[in-house]
Amino acid sequence: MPGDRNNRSTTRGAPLGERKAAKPAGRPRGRPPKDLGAGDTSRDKLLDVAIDLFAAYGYDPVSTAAVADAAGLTQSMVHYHFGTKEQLWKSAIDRLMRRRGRFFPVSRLEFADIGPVDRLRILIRRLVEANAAEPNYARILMHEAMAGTPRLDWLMERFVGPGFAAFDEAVRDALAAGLIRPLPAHDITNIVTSAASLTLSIGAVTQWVYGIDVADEAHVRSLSDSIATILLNGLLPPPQT
Amino acid sequence: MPGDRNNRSTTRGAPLGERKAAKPAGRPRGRPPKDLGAGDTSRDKLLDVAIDLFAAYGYDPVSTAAVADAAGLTQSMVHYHFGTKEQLWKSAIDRLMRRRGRFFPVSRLEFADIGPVDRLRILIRRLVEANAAEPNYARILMHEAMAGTPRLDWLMERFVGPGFAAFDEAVRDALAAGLIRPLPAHDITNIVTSAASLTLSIGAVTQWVYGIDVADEAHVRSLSDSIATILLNGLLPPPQT
DNA sequence: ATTATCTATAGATCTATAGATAATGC
DNA sequence: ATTATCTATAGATCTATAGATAATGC
Repeated sequence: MPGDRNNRSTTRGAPLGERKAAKPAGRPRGRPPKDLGAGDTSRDKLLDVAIDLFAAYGYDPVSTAAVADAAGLTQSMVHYHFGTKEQLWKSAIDRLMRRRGRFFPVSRLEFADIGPVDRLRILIRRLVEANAAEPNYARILMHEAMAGTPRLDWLMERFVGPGFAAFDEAVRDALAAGLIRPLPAHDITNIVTSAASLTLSIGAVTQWVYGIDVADEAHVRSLSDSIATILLNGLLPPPQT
Repeated sequence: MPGDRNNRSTTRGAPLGERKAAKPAGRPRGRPPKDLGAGDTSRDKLLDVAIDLFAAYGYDPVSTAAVADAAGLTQSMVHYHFGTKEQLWKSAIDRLMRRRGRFFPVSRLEFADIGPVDRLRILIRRLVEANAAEPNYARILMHEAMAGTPRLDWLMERFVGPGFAAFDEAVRDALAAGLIRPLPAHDITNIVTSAASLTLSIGAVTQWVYGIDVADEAHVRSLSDSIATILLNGLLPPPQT
């Protein structure tokens, strides 16, 4: 989907146009016949395409017509199902985070037995994997954080705050036990999460520079290994070598 | 400026409205009297506000009226000076990069004498400082990369590609000399530049979580130190300690 | 005469709502 | 009767252009 934006060259730039195919899909007027084996409902379809579009472009430039179009429905269906565009966005995030929850469980119980450095190691691996499997979360956070929208607060309270807390706790425990270098905890958490997030969010750059698909499984493994190694042991080889 | 978007609650969401103050500034009709000691021309003023707005919101949701308004001019002045919105964007990036060039000179000559690890150390410091002084470059890159716009190519060719090349060269030299751990060069460059960029681009998150202003000079120094330490030496303390 | 500004407007969006319609479930 | 869809439309944007106007520079 990205990169198909400069049709209709003159008049209007057209932020995510309908690129209408003559008829908007031609679904008949009333309630559609029950399509057995259809799996996703129209509502879910709208949410799924909305997640991709909001992640790519942010909130404002994604029109409800573009979302409906991508889902094969008409624009008014967005308001039938969600009332407002704002509510569509929130519902899309909820769905995204439910999906992501499977990759990044923050349950503290399973960490009961292991030391803070191993906990940190596990958290780093998980964050890389979650960002690889579902890069849209970090993208949406970046959009809202850069624009400083009212939606950022909502995101921070529900999802981002608790995520940072999990890292911070492991970092502070490790610092208190003298197991890692005495640097400011917030710097450590920021550096760790940045290293594990940005590359996977802007894959187009890595594609351009190296011709590498960051979503490729082998690359994710390699990146995950490299991040864990560099953050914990550093680029420089051990002195005794 | 960020965060002032939910006025006019009902009708239209209003992506960056004019929030008109009754009269749009009331400048008289013809050519304005020469304001001696005015410093910036109207053209420069338009570019400066455009840089901030494009960095915060991306290309599409920034209207030419919002840019003109923030510069105290009328919407048509954008087209008088730049012809199209696309050209306004390109001119804004050119101005931004000229400004940033002062912080991140990529001249290879000054690197003639020093080894690849010290070169890498210097590049890391410079990138952190450049992103602190001028975070809008990374923000704009992130917007265009996430959306995969045709403008990304333009950015990559002129600015981002050469920037990566400077890091890659130092990394490859260090790898060839056996001075750093044998990890994939592209992973190293991606990790290093991510760690040095993301935190400074989404300061609103650090503000929310820690109450810290990332642009604060003391914090930039601390972050820069921490990044250099972690990336080169790792979080774990040296084994002999 | 040239330059930098404003006003006005065309044509294409954007969000949200009102109203019609056909399949479903009782 | 309820549900999920479509069509149509109001009112507010958006980009770009045409045309008026006043200060500047020759």
